[in-house]
Amino acid sequence: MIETRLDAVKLDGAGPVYDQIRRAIRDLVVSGEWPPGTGVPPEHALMEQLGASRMTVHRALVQLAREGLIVRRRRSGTIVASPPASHAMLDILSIPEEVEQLGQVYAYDVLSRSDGRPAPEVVERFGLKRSDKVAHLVVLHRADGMPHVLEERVIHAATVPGLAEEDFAETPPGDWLLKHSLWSQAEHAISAIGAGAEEADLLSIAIGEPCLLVERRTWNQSKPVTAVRLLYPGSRHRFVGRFGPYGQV
Amino acid sequence: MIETRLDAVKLDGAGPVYDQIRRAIRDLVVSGEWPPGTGVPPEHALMEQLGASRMTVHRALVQLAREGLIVRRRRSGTIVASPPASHAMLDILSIPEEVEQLGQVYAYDVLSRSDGRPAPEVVERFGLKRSDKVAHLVVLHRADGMPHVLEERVIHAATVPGLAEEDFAETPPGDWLLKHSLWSQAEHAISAIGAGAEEADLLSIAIGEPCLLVERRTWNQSKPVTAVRLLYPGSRHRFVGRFGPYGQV
DNA sequence: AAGTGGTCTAGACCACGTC
DNA sequence: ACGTGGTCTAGACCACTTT
Repeated sequence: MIETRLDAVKLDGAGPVYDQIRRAIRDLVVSGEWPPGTGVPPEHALMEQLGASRMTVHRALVQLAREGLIVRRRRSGTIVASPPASHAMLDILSIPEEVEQLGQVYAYDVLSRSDGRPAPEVVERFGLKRSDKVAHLVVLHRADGMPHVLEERVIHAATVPGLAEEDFAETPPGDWLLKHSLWSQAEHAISAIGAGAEEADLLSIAIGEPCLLVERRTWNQSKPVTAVRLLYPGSRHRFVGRFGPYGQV
Repeated sequence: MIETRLDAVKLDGAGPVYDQIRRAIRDLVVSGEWPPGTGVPPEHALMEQLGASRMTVHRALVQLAREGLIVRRRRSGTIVASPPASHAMLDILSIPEEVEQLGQVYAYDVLSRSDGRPAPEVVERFGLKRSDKVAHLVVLHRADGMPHVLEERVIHAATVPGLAEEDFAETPPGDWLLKHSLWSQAEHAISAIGAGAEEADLLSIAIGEPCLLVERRTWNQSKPVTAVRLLYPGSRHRFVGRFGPYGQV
């Protein structure tokens, strides 16, 4: 267990005390100052440090646990949670896991990679600036040897340290990024398009066959991290979600 | 304000008291026994009725408010909330509202309707039982006169009272259902398919053109309410969502 | 002015899991 | 056995809104 730094929790005097405590700890977590696994001080320690009652401290911690930022267990205490691997229907999900959950064997090939200033059509397709320095990758993911999804991705070198040294031989870029970068915001779009000639060839489908296109862009503190286009052959994929009128079921 | 029925709140002795209170009131709301606008008894009344402390009652009510089932205001008290009209990315949404939010003029045509035992291909397409009695509808929604989305829907007569008397001349079936039925669970699926001959004709697109297919089924207390297939021409539609690592932004 | 919810305290006992 | 979180109480004061 990573050691705790009790004095890092500082209140700002704005609003209810329980919310000050919640925001103080939340900020330590999302800023990365308390990485996953860090021990959050026990309630009695926070009580004394902050001069609040245990119920008030407890209320803040319960809310953080409900939000998924911390994990609480009796006796062993409270630690900072690992970021959730999945999120509702359209997620920052791991394609290897997605394939393995289908009971199929996962494999992938990095079809191309180029680093530096992106080509004009890449700039347009991902909404980049011409001056952005990125790695541009095309990756084909396979399930039981069959093409599963075609991934085209740019990764911003300025926000992802270690990018130049990584060759993605062991881990596909999406999964590598989960471990080597932080993100604070993401945007998804989903649409239907027909496969182009090159895409159809790589996916072993007919030109013009309907595909689901999932586009995802992520940022960390408003700095772009990565943008990806995932092309799923439509005949073989559905995204399913279940919920009730007041939230996810 | 609809009168309150304090004695309707009954605890079951299972689990924490605050959760018993929460579930008791939740059940009164989702069952329709306390319809939207009903006054929830004030905390002090629930305290006395249930023999719990105010903090415990408060905790239950705060959680219900956070879940959106009730609305609390000082002085004027707590009332049962109206069900949320929209839900996250893939919603029980109103197509008229969707079109009007795009700044376009909405119109629709009921292209066909048939009531009673559904045809075999309808049974299969919607996963019905052969004995289900349903209304089967095909509706074309237009934006600024242009085909916007093609809707094919079945509505279960057994769970939707008043269905036979409604001709959907004033309100499209999706919006009518929002006011005339309850639902407790829904399932969405999204996929890409090519337009068939008939669909292409109705949507004024080419046969085989990629479309987003949104399929939605809803139930109320495990009884089916409706199932719908919405076919959006892919070139003109994207579904977009934004969120952060710990939830919706 | 009065009724409602919002917050907070200082304690208590219990449940659970690790030591 | 012990340390942690989970629950609960009986009270207090405050903030807001309607009357």
